[in-house]
Amino acid sequence: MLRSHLTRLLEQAASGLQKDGRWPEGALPAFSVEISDDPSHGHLAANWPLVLARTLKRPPKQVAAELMAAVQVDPWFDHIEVAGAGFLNAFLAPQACAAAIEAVEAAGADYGKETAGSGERILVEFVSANPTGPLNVVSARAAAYGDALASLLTAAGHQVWREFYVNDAGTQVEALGKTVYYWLVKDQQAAVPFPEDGYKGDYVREIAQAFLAERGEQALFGLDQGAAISMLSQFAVDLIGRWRERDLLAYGVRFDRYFSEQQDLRAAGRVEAALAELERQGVLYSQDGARFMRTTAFGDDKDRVVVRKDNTPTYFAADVAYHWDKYSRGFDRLIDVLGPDHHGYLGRMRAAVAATGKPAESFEVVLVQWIRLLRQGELVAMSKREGDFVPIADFLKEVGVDSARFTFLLRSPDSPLDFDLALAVSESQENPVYYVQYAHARIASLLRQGAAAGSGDLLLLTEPEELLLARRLLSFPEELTHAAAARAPHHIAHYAMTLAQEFHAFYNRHRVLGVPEPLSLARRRLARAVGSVLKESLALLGVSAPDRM
RNA sequence: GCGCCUAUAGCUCAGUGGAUAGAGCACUGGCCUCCGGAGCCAGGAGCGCAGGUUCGAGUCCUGCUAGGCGCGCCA
Repeated sequence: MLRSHLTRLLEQAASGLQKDGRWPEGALPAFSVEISDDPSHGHLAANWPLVLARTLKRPPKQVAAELMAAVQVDPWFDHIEVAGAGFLNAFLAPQACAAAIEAVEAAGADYGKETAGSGERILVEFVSANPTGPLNVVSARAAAYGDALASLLTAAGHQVWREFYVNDAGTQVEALGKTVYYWLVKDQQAAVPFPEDGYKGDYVREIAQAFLAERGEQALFGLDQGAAISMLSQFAVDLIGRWRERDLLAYGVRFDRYFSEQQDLRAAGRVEAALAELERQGVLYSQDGARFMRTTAFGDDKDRVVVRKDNTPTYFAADVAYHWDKYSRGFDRLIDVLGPDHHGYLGRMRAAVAATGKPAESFEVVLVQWIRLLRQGELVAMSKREGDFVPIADFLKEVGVDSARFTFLLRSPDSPLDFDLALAVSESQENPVYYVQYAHARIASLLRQGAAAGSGDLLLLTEPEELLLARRLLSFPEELTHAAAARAPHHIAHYAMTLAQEFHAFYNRHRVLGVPEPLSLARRRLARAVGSVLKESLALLGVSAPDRM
């Protein structure tokens, strides 16, 4: 909205020069408009003369002068000057401030958003941790990221579906069932040794106790060990699923669907169907008694087993079926948010997508790096199997939802993150999220005082700090679009920090109340607009914007 | 050995090929008889190493070093 405004203005000038025959016809190279960080460089800086110099075979400064001579007067800009090696620095006028406030007032909480339905149908799969224990704090980062990404994509006009894939089939779940069985029969004649691949966390005993409470000991009567374990596995998975849903809701994450590998894929015959389709395509072959998919034909670095020697389908086979199922539900684009341990898995998944004939770009994977959890500088082990991990519920109790989400979303998903629990708790009052929330609360407090009568005169907003706020507000729509396209919610977190900072600076230097009414009203409208965009930004991140703190 | 991610201030991290590289925390010094001091202003200190592309490189390319993760008929 803001940068494109300047882009258009300059392009019109260039097009005029081309029409007059002073510049050659044809497409001109693209250029960038940036928000200046040095006030002496204006509010915006364009580098077109630098880029054009080569095309036009003239020095950048001369190109700039020619361009400037042709540029039309625009109410948003006080003036535009040539600076440095050939930058164009644009300085905003009060008109722009008025335009910013009116734009935010007109759109409200939808400011900068695309209208729903104009984009793609996108399925975002995230968290999707094995259902063998309570959600680990490690999942908290992925949950915050996936949820915020989904919100961002919605704001960018896409139809977004949040999905959690429950891997409730396979050996890990069986190992969990065995462990529950161990606890149930521990003190009986039928006692078995602790399973070799068993889960050591205390929560497994809780599951055993819950089973006794809900089903009673008699539920196991007459079952052989295998059947009992199978029943216990199912019980455990269901219970853990309920724990997780509860924890995620407390964290502000609501999935549109928990997709069960066992029920929605295997029992529904989707895995066999997918395998049959692969057979039909002739991409399977037998070797060493197993059935392989020729994923190397689609760029993978080796072929992958889809049906084991014992005739059971692999996790990969189920995942092929799962992704095909997603496409069959009409989604244009699939985004998988995975942990970094899955990157070795990408090649075969891309192959699976290629086998559907879907365009390769329609399947995206975001690898969210681990957080390394420390406690007073000591690394906290994170093994679910060893039972040594921090459940998300405990973590949130210590750190708080807003603080946790904001901390995670301030970082790029690519960046490994060290998170010191002791530090996080002791400094929770110093968390950057409070800086942003404080700005919002401050604005709310301002607006509670002194009822506004009339609309004031927005053109009275001429102070440097007011123009900086106008610039920031006007750049929000582009910020949002960019963050969505880059799959980068952390840009929004940084934007909110910057907007809050610029508001605090304004507030400290200028009075909103107690100045002549037309100016006071105008400043209140500016403050309200800032508060509105702060709240919208925080909402995209799943963070609250309190009126009082 | 191969692949992916990472390396920026004392710490945790931003930085769509642009000008003098930023923020929070920590540290130092200032700032409301008045709208919320959870704030503002000022200060010190940094792009792992070596080449290359470019008018211009923290950003792109190559090599190296260090850390994380992966390379299973586990999921």
